[in-house]
Amino acid sequence: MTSNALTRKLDRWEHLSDDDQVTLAAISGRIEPVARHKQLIEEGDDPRIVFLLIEGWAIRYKILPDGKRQIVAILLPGDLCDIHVFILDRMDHGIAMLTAGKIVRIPKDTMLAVVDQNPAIARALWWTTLVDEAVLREWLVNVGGRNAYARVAHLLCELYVRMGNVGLVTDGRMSLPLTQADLGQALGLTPVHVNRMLSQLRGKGLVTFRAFQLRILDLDGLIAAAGFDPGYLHGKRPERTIGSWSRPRRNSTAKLPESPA
Amino acid sequence: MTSNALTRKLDRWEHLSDDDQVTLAAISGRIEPVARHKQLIEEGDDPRIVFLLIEGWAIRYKILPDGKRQIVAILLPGDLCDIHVFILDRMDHGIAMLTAGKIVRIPKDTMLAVVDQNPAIARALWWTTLVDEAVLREWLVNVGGRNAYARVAHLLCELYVRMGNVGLVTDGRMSLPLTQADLGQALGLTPVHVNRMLSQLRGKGLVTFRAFQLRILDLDGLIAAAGFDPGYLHGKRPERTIGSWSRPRRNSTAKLPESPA
DNA sequence: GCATAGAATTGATCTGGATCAATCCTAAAT
DNA sequence: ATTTAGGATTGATCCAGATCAATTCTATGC
Repeated sequence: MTSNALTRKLDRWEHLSDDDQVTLAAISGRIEPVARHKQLIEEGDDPRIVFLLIEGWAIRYKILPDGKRQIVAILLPGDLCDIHVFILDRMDHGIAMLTAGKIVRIPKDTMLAVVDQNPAIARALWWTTLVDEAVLREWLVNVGGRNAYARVAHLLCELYVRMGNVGLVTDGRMSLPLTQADLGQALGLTPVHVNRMLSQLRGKGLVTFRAFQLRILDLDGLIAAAGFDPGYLHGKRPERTIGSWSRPRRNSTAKLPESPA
Repeated sequence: MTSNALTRKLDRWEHLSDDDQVTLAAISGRIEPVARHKQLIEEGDDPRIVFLLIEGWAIRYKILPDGKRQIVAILLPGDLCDIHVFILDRMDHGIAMLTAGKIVRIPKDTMLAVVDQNPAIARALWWTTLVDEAVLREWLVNVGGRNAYARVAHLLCELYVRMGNVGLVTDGRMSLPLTQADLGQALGLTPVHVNRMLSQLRGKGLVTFRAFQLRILDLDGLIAAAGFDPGYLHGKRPERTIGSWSRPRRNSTAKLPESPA
C-alpha cells in the first residue's frame, strides 16, 4: 500500500517499468504518523529528507519580515513534500502539517541514487516539480490579478479538482481542513474578508463550507465565478484511485468530479 | 560562445564533465536574432522547442479571462526559456520577448535524448527549474503579503541581484527594459501606482529609474525597504562572467553587486 | 449541564490602491 | 523645427478590502 501512493503518482506522468516500481517500493518504507501542526521542515534548515504525504494535509509557507505568514502551496495526500532537497542547501520556506496524518521519509542520498540510476523515475519526479510550478504560477495570477471573490472561488476549484484526482471527493463533498484565516494567508486576504466572500458564494448557491467540509453545489457556477481553467493542472491521465480512500469514479471521461446537480 | 551560456549556467549548479560540456555544446547551435515583442510561445501551444535566451529580456505571462495580463516571470540573458516542454502538452502560459535579442532553439527531442543519457545534465536542468520555482514563490509572497512600496522595492532588488549574477550590472546601474505598466503587471499594481512608488523610492534617495536605466543609489536602504533576503536566489557559486557582457567582479566575497556609496 | 477556546460572523469605519482624466516628456520620424 | 506616439507624471475621486471590535457558534473537556 504505502509505496503505491508514490508509484501511482509518478506513473501518472511517465510510464514506469516493473523494475522502476520495485525500486520505488523499496525506498518508500515505513509509514509514520505525524501530529497536527507538526513542522516537517523549517525555513533555514538544510533539507536531508523528502517527505511523501500519505494522509493528511500540509502547507508550504514563508514568513514575511513583519511576521505575516504567506502560504505558498497546499499539499494533499499523495504529494511529495520536498524534492527541493536536491538544490537547496537552505530551505527558503517551511513545511508544516495542517492536520494529523501519515508520511514516509526518504533520505536525500537514497533519492539521489535512485534518480541517478533510473532516468524514468528522474523524469517522473521532474514532472511533478513542473506541475507544482504550474500551480504556483496560477496562484500568482490569482493573487495578482483577481478580486477577492474570484480568488476564493478559484482556490476552491483548484482544491476540488486536486482532491478529485486522488479520489477524495464524494458527491461533491470533500474535507477542507483550513480555517478561514488559513485561506486568507493563502490568498493574501483578511480572514474577515474571506468570510464575507464565502458567505457571498454561499448566498449564490455555489458552495457550502462549514465544519471543515466543503460542498460544491454548482460547479459550473463556481468555475465561472473563478475564471477557472479546468485544464490548468495538466492532468495527463486521471490518477487511479488510492487505497482505502478510493471510490470508483462514476464517469471516466469527466475531467472534474461531478457536482451533484 | 553560444553554447557556453548554457554550459556556464548549468555548471553553476552541478559540476559538468568535459563530456557533458561537449554534449551541451553540440545541441546549442546557431544563434538567432529575435525581434522586440516577438512571441516565442503562445498560451495553448504544444511546446516543441526549448529556447535559450542569449541576449535580451523576455517574460512569461498569463492572460486572465478579463484580458488582463499577469507577468509570472522575467527572463534574463542566460535563462532557459522553457523546459516545460517536458510535461506540458499544452502551454499554460505564453512567453514573449520584451526587447530585441538573441536566442538558441533546442528541439524537444534533442533535449529529451540528452537528458536521458546524461544524468548530470538532467540534474542540472532540474535544478534550474527548482530555482525558477523559488523565485516564483517569492513573487507570490511579494504580491500576497507586501504593500505596494515594498513590492516594487523587492522586485528591483531581485532583478539587481540576478543581473549582477550574469555580469550585467556596472557601477550600480543596469538596463531595465520594462515600462511602468509592465512592472505593474508583474506586481499586481496599477501603472499609476507603480509610478508613485517609484517616485517615492527616488524621493528617499534609494534608486533612480529613467529611460529604462535603473540605478541603485542605496542598496542597503532598498533591501531594508523591500524586506529582501539576499540569500533567496540560492546562488551556489556566482556565475562566471559571460562573454561580451562580462566585467571582472571587484569583490569576490560580496553576495550582491556593490552599490556605489 | 457548564465552561472554555478556537473559529465564524457581523457591523462600523478607515485607507491603500484603483480609476479617471489631463498634461507633460522625450526620442524618433519628416 | 515640428509632429507624433509611447511613456511618465500629476491631481482628484472612488471603492474593495483592511481594521477594529464585538458577538455568536460549536466542539470539546470536566
